[in-house]
Amino acid sequence: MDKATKLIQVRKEKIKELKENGINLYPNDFKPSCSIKALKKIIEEKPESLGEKGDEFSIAGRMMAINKMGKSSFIRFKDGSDQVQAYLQKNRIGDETYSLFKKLDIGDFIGVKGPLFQTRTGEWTILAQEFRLLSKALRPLPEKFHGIKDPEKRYRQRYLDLIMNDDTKQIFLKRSKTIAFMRNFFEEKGFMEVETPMMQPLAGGAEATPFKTWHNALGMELFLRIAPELYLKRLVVGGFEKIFEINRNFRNEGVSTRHNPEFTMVEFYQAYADYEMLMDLTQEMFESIVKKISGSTKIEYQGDMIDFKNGWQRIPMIESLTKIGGIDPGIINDTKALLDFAKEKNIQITKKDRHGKVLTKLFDILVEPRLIQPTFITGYPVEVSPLSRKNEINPELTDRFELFIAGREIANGFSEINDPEDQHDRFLMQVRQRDEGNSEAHIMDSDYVEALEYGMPPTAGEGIGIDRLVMILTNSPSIREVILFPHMKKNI
RNA sequence: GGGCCGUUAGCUCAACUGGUAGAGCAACUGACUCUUAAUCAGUAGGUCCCGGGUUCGACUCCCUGACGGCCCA
Repeated sequence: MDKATKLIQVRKEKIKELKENGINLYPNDFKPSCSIKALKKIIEEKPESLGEKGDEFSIAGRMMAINKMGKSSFIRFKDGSDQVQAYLQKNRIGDETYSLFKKLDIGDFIGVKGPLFQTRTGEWTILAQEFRLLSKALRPLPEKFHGIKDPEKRYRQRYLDLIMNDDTKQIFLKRSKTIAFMRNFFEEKGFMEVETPMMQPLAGGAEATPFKTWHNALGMELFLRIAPELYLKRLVVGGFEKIFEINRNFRNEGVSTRHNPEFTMVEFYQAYADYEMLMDLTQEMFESIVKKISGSTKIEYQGDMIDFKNGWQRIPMIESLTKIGGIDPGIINDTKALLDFAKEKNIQITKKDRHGKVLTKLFDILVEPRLIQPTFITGYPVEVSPLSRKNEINPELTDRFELFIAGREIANGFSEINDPEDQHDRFLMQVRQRDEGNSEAHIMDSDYVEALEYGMPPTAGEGIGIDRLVMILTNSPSIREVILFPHMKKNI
């Protein structure tokens, strides 16, 4: 089971020896005077205060490299902010401390105290007057130059990936910042953050298979949510007019470079708004986030230069099918002709799919991958939009949009149905689809319809996939690169 | 679910057509008070992913399985 036993055994023996010499391997009384990043800032801004007789600093971190040269040594170590070098001299830190140091390993946490000096090559280095062991590592770190590459190991033991690969660390820093900026944006626009159930008696609000679980005390089956939508709109009924929730959704489906069974979305709702206002809001938000993350409105993603500058294209879905998808405008309303067209193009569509579903499937294959620059597609068919308000002029379509970037769906928003009868009928349409074999079709949620019967203001709402957004912001080809612990099969 | 690829020392990777499994880093011993992937001398380290088969002989060929990656549905 433990493959590293021999190397670990050697370290255990060293540990025993250190303990016998009365060394505390895990003390907690060393307090750094500042982070390495802060130290670097001082080096940059006030080098005149430094030097062998200048200010002293207490710095802590994990040893990443050791160069022993007999009676003196250089060590490179890092904390959560940056890395720095220290110089240890036997006659400066004392014989006892120096021989303690010689027993230590790469990976151990240490603390040094002393002034700074410049080496021959000009590198500012801590001249250790004091040296402490702060925490002993039992296992060896991966190799210093190549680090850790095996994706399986990187995902399963993400801590090693984070120690060894700075790129990985940067991705998760950007992810954290993206979410912070987003939260900030909503707060500034007067939205309130809420939390709604992750465990639901009915999993609604999206077309997906849920995970099931069981509540012992209540003796009931519960589902992990596939979307927070129906609860958030209950809150709009309750009078919270601008709300958002950033949280996980769970969908019981396969994993791929774009799918993880649990993923993070922000959903937000605004009373007295319509879907067009949300498109404006989305552009504004994305542009400001991208500027803060990358310093410009442009970001390179997998070879494409994507520009988030305001003024994104808004294309009705039908128009996108004829103009981008290459479908003859003459057959766009003819389901049978479309099915023939699909067959010709080797696109699999079930015969019993209704017209709207056929259009959507053609869109997914012919248009979606070609939408590289941020693009809103509007006017989705009623059949595939059971929670979206019907368009006033063409009731076959809904006041809905999806946002596509780099050939993938990033967001989905619409003016909400607030007519309880309409909503009831739409649920019935879904139930029929379920009976026809679509196991992912929505379920009738009478409790939600009842909420609408008390009256919901005209409202628009939207969901944005955070993982996919972060993929684009960090130029990550796989969703696993932006999720700290992506799901893996059990090993061993 | 299907196709292709991968799994060898702690890590990164070699090993030709089937003939005793190798390097660098890490580790260990020794030398060295300005190193920068430090250097020099030496030592040790393997369930070649698991299980079967073919063969005088398998890391290598064949089959089954596990895990992972990419692509497709």
